[in-house]
Amino acid sequence: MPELPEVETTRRGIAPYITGKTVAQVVVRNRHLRWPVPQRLGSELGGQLIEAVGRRAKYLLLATGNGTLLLHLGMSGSLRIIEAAAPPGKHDHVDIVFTDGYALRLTDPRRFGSLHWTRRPPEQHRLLRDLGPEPLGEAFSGAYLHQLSRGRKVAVKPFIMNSRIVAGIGNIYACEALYMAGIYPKRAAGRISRRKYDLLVEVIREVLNDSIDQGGTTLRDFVNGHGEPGYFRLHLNVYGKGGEPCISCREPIREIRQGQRSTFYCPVCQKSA
DNA sequence: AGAGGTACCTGGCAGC
DNA sequence: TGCTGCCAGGTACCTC
Repeated sequence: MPELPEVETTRRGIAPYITGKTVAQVVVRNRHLRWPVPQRLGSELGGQLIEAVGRRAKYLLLATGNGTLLLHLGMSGSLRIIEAAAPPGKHDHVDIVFTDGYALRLTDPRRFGSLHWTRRPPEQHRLLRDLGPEPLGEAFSGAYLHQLSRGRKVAVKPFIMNSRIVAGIGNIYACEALYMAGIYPKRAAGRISRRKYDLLVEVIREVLNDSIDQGGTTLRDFVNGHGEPGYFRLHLNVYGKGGEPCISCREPIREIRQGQRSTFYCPVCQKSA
């Protein structure tokens, strides 16, 4: 479920409730997430004060004086602040319980999420080490994409979804950004102009920021809320709209497969290079 | 090196 | 109603 805006919304939602709090204990009900939850997590995190809640790509980083917890929500994960005594549901796999009686609860039906502990600077962790720049950061630009793509035959959509190129562009936002930039998703990354990459970077930032802004309206759902926290009705132009008329030209939106993922695009509006 | 496929897991839905 | 098959917003890791 979570793409980058949802992860950022989650970060903003939980940060005020856990920053400066002390961990009393870690309750692991199911260790079998994407990777086994480390055995030492409880002893490493217990007694520690949460100094900051950061984010790198779609990883949330809970920094303490002893080390950093890397937390990924996978496809179906969500976090919520609950009273520690609240009875757990079937997919509530981990609680980080604080001394104030509240807990950060990880719910993840598909268990593609993960928890890692590192004592070193988190950017040195093998999961973060080789990631490309943040899409909302200054290092990400049209010039950067243009330079990295020269000579590459891979289609532009999987290119911008490659986390070594740029971190955290998921399937929905890749489809939407390519539509907004008027780029055919199957065009070779190496055959797209500098001008088009400038535009693509601009619309990627726009669509991510709009989505994060909308997420802000649902932040209250992170505390003892009902339903899914922090997710929101994003205005989508093409994603999930196969067969529906393009809002610009009325041509039916097409759905194809690229690398086992659905791609939606308008065959009329997305032609340029 | 780059490109593409596979694996992890559950739930929801369409179709029969 | 119940079964089967397919799909899902991620991404590390494998092979070619």
